[in-house]
Amino acid sequence: MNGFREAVCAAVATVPRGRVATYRQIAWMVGFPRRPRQVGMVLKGLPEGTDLPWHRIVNSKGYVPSRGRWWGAMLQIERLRAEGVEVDDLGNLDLKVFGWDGTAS
DNA sequence: TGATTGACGTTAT
DNA sequence: AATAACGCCAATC
Repeated sequence: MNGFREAVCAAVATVPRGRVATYRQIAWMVGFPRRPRQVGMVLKGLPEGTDLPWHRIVNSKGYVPSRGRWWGAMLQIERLRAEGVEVDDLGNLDLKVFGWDGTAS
């Protein structure tokens, strides 16, 4: 069965509200530091009714990838804002502030 | 069935 | 310092 998706699911669920994590961070958590792309692929295939805060996952640049689906990115940005994360219309946020290390509260 | 792309990251130039 | 190319594994065409 698929464990990778489950692992990513658990890792994303570990991210607290008002905080964002990078793909590399998630990949490292699940034990696959060499598969940041697959993490994105899993999130891409997530259902709309998912309970996972996939919108908290951003790239190392601290910005929402969205790769063309700006509309979806906008929704994601709105969601992050609703959680207290300060994001601009470009999807850029301050990883230095909202970036979750997994060790600090 | 094989080849290409992909919510990215890292290393080299 | 910034830009370019490469690498990883899986899913999709």
